[in-house]
Amino acid sequence: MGLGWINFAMHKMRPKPARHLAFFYARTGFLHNIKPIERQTLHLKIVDRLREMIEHGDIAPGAKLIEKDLCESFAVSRTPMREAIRALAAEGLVVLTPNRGACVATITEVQILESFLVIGALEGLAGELAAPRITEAQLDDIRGMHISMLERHAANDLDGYYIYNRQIHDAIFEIADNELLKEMRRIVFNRTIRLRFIARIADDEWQVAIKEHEEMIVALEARDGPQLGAILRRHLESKRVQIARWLQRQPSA
Amino acid sequence: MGLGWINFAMHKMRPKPARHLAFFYARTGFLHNIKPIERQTLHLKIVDRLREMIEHGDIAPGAKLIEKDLCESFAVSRTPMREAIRALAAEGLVVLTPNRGACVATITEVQILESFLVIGALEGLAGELAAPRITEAQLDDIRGMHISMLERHAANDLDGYYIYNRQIHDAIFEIADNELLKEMRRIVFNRTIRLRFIARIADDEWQVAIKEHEEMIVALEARDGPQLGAILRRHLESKRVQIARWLQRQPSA
DNA sequence: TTACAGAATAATGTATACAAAATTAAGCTC
DNA sequence: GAGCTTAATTTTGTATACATTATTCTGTAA
Repeated sequence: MGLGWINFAMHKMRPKPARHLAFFYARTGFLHNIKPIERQTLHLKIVDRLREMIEHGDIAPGAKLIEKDLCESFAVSRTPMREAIRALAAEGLVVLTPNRGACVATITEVQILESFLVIGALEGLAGELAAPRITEAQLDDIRGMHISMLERHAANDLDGYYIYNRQIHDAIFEIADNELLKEMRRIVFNRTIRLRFIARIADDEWQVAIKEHEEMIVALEARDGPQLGAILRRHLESKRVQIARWLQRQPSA
Repeated sequence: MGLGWINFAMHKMRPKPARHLAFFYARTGFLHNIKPIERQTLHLKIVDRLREMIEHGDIAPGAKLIEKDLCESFAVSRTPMREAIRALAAEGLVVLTPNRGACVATITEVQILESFLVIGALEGLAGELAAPRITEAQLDDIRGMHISMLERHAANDLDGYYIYNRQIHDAIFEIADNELLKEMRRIVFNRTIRLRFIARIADDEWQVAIKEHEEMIVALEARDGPQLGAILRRHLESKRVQIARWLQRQPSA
């Protein structure tokens, strides 16, 4: 689709596994425990299922998507399967190479850090737009999520913390009320989603994140758009640096 | 989806023409003067051709894309044509409705204004990244484009002005050196590209734009990222307001 | 004429068959 | 065994036929 755009890499050979991350290359093969798919608009359902599997890691990054194998797994013909794969390519989850088929997209360290820069810009805009238009009710909701998030932090429950953290950011985008902005964020998120399953935050970084969230609440209460935008940009920059450090700590291939 | 995403609108009926713009609804029909397309990876070539035609307005916004008609026009079968249409849907140029086919995407006033907000955020980030890393040679290039742009302004040549204007912004994105950022911009641009063919800037707005471009050069020379980012955000906000005024002036349907 | 029901038509969705390209395997030379 | 050429296989790309869903047309009744 590009992201926009259909992502046809023109590399001569099969895409290599990503350099810095321990992702591996594999053939699809027959996938077991696949529920059968109903008739009509199959491709839509296939897209959903494949996306879920890719995001969840059931199909490894870099794995080649053999149409025939996938068709047998899902018990559908190649026509809807091809359409589904191309739709995923448009989302950036899959990379197509003409006459050489599709691979699950891999992500490099550079791409991850690029993503956080872009997300920062998008979140900053969301903050600018959201702060002036937030209602008291919406503010109360966010305060509630914030308190729940603090509880999860106190309980040292990182996964629970992430859930409420995500809810707060989602809420800000909702309040910003810009469909395109939400869509752009979704696209960028898709690229880094697998990372969220594995990257762990360090304790001191966690403290910083909490502090930035406190500031966000203040800016929202003040309906200060530029301020909230600035905080969010800084917040995402912190995350980016965190991720960069985390990546450095990884043994990696 | 989404841009990313495949844009399956779940509306019950045919998409209606956009409310505020005088776009019309039409059936595709046989298109004349279509050059034949070579074998293999047809869908890639079809995508390019269709995109060009849509962006150029040869196929009207809101027009239904009848697979059969298009296949006859391009002398290909439905398989590659369907893949091409779906690829365009992923780009957001086309809207799919399950079992009811594809229409060229229409754009509403709201969507246009949303787009400029997002472009502003992206350009702002590009400026922040580009300023600290620009080389003297790159700066000279931009100065050259800037001078050419001023000449076109002096000659009252708006189209020429837009070309150099676009070149300068493109150059900043190139220097920013963030592939995802460029891709995001491309996606958003796709949504508003048809507008560029018709919207005309007013004289006083033109003066403001020139002044902002002067400031951009200064910030680049100072390698001041935050400053350039701020200028670009303001610059795009000016454009957004311009477009909003231009839209208000339109009779519209 | 309008409103509705059902048939006829046309469009999209899917499966299969064939063509072209890429990959793999085999055979050959050195 | 390494390196190359060429045949066999696999995989992707395209065309066509059939199935399902929408739409349009037609006829009837009020």
